[in-house]
Amino acid sequence: MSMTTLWERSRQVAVQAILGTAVRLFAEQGYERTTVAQIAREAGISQRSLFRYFGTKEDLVCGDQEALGELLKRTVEQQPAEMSAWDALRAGFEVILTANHPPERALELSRLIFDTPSLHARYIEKRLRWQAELVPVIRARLSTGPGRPAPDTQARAIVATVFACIDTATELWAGHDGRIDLADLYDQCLATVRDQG
Amino acid sequence: MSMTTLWERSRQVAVQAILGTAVRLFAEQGYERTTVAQIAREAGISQRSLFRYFGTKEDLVCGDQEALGELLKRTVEQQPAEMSAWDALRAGFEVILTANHPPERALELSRLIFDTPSLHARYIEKRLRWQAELVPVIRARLSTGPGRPAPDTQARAIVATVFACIDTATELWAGHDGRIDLADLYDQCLATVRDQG
DNA sequence: GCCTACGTGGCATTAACTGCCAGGAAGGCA
DNA sequence: TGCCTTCCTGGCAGTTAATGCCACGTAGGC
Repeated sequence: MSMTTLWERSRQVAVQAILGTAVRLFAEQGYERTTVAQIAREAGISQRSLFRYFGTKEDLVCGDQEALGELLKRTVEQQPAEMSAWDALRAGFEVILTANHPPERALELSRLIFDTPSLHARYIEKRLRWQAELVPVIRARLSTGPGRPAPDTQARAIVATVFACIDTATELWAGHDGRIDLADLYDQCLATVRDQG
Repeated sequence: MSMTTLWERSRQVAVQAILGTAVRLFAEQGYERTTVAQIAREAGISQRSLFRYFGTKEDLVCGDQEALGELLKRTVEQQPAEMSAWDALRAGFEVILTANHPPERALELSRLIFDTPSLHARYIEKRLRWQAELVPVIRARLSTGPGRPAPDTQARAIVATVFACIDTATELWAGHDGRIDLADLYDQCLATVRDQG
């Protein structure tokens, strides 16, 4: 193994240790009342190094969203070409669900995000970046025709709506303490929106 | 006139002066590169007072969203009872459009918001609060029936989708420098989402 | 045993905020 | 007119997140 791999490994260990400390402290005393200095102290590293691992305090909670965004985009791209935009996005959502944290951890994180305005904002910001990256992917799956809006408009509207439903479903799911299946909630949201009447 | 009114009046003058200075500086040199100290200096007040008028730097850009949220809620409530949830929300959106800033100012603000990730996120977060307030209003307009999702789920999904379309339309509108009608864009977004196929 | 690359900690600094306190202007009242 | 209350304002110090800089240590290649 090259030294790069060794460094990578110890880096992963450090990341997980910091993450565990941070989430524990956030759960114990709340996000706002926990300082970065405290996390660094209890994790046994300097504050300066903590900011090298996680660029911001908010990344301690929603940092691994980046990887999920990449996964989502790749999954949607790889769906069969004849699949509709809606179904391709639905398949991507499904993959993210299974690739996510263990459910009880995900529940804790979701509650933290929805209850903390600054975290919620940061989470939305990351989500917006996924949306922008998905628009060109979705544009390729649109049924064109006269009298339809511009493809860019269609793609943006569809992606934005899907994320709105994901967000709504996640919030409901967290509010019900995870007792209702998240995928079911998503399907209910989308059915409500797409059904006429 | 009581003294409260006098104070209210001079307060409004101060607010408008600060706002003008801030927006000008943001447009000239960007949001991130403009410090609160500079805005206060050019507006002729202390930094401390600026933070009393606007709780945060972000409120300088999307602070008056609060008032619009109230207006939106009242408008939707006052629509005739037989009007569908979608149409009632559409009517509310229409009213906000006419009550908004002069179009050129609104365009400038929209560009600033959509070009600055942190602002965009904060803007959406404020909007999420409107959403929460609209959900009970919308729930009263749902066509109930067996095999349908819970009313709360339906209402949340509809409201979230409408806001997603408003957001998408506004972004497209700002991207086209306001040359395309915002209401038309909104209708196109919603038609794309609601049409089957 | 050097040399380079890279991770780390300490230090100083910036920028957004917040708490505290002193002072000043507006209006009520004797 | 003079006093008192009320509210707004500015200055000052302090906290917290975040960044740049530099010096130190360590792991691997020659």
